Amino acid sequence: MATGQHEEAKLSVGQVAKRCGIKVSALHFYEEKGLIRSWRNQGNQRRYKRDVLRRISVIKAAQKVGITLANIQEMFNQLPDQRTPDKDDWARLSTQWQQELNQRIAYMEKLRDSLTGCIGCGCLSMKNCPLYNPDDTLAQEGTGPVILDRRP
Amino acid sequence: MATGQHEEAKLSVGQVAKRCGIKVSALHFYEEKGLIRSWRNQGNQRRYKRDVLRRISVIKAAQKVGITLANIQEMFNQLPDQRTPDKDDWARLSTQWQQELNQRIAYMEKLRDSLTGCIGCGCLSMKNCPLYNPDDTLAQEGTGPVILDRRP
DNA sequence: TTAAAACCTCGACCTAACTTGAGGTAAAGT
DNA sequence: ACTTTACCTCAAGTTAGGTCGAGGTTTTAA
Repeated sequence: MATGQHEEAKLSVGQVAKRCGIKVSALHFYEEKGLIRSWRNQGNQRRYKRDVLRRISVIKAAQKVGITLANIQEMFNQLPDQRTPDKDDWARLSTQWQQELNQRIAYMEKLRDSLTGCIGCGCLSMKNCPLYNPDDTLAQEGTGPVILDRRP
Repeated sequence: MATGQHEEAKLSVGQVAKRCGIKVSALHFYEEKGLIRSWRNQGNQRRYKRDVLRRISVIKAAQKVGITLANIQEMFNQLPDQRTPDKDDWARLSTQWQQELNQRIAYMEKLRDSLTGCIGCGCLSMKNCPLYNPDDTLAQEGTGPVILDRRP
């Protein structure tokens, strides 16, 4: 809820909501959570810069693969707060997401393959079953910093 | 909550919970939701067959990639109710999951690649941006029956 | 210039997926 | 035999991720 005139902030809540296929209330909610930012016009109505569209796209895509808003926020925190993120900002972010996504992709491939490969174990040899893995192996697998999914 | 003596049902809630790394309350909850099944001993305590371990492994793995319990249940509904699932039952289930997982993997790869590839669009050409895709493209993509993720 | 549509805030409500706690029973160890 | 640990049911509480509605203001379109 920053005040002051930002020339680039021209999109209304309704416009953004419609273009992104979400409800206005979700925009309020994301703002409250610090995931997006808005400026106000003379009449106290929210106005967004275009980069909000990308942020929301990322939020939606990430949620679809089970990444929480808290994790998304952590990632977004690496974007500049005072200016609109540029090419390089998104590029840096992208690098980190790629690692996380690669891990998740690997996990899903394991799940997929395990469902087939595991057949025949009859749940009798749980030690050998790649699916039966009580603790999150992803946490141990990565060598680089794991940023997302830090749930206890 | 079936009654009667099933020779194979030998695991207690505590044992299952410990082996799976979840709480007893979660087992109660899954049972209530119809995701797992138990038998009772003389003293009304739950006893599980070993296949519950596989079910829980699948539940946990699926949840980790953002699949809801309702969806998992739909999938499990295709397993036999009256007998312990065998090789072929799990194989059939596996085939369906593979399609779903392949789609989700494809989606995540798209997200990953888009984060990089999209850089430079500056959120100005949203029509061309593969990330900016308000409606679930997965729904349209698949030719076969899509079972999971039927959220409106 | 006025009526409708869009926006504002704020508090209550909603679903999913569980957890916690109270009050009581069963099983296991010593 | 007894005491601790595990288990039972059922109701209520919790967190995430929003939605809904009331009561009031601003923008837009006729």
